[in-house]
Amino acid sequence: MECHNCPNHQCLIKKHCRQAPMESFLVKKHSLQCKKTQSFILEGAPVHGLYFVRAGQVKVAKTGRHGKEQIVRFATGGDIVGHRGFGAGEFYQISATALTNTTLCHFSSSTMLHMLHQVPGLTVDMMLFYADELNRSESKVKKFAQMNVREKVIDSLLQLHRKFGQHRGLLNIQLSRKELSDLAGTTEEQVIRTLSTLRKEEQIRTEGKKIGIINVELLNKEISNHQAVHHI
DNA sequence: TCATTAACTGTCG
DNA sequence: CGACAGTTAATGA
Repeated sequence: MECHNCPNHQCLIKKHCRQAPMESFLVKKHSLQCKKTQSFILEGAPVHGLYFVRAGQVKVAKTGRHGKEQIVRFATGGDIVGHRGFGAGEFYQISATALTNTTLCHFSSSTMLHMLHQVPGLTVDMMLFYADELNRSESKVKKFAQMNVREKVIDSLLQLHRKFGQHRGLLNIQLSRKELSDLAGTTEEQVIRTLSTLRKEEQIRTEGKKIGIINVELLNKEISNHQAVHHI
């Protein structure tokens, strides 16, 4: 899999692949296929490098001490997975699982470090990426503190809509109710009940696992309204 | 056809 | 709101 004809133009490796020093590193890239539900990073496992998603959908999750899973973020074409591990810690703090059949590009930690030493543009872009990730997780903490279950579910649906979009009125991602609760930070039953109410209110529609948001602006409005109320 | 999994509902603390 | 139990529907070996 050559970087030069990769469709993911926002991928940081692709963006800098024309730099002279990159040639020697790109040959060390490994491509691998992951089938749906397959995990390629296990929480607590020794760090073995950095992944870039070439095609497919990936969920990044973390398990709490009570066995509760929390979905941290999603990754699709061009996104980075496993970036918290290399250099600093010895073990991954997260797990990464393919939600669809997925093609991954892998670099070992040492290759990444050599790359960062020799390609300043890549280093800067990586740093900006880390800063953005930090911002996201900080605002995530704030949300969790003040939102009730209904708001968490709605917020999660809107997040999926922003990241994956909708085709024919249905979200372009399939999650089980359990996974949706892992994302929203609640239980499967609460998600099921909230989805049922939203369906009766004709805010969403469901076709088995598939969920469609009928009026994005309306749900957005409800979130901001409720958040304002909670601030007072 | 039977067994397993997922979606859903009722109820209780 | 979370947890448990129980029902129903879909899936597939």
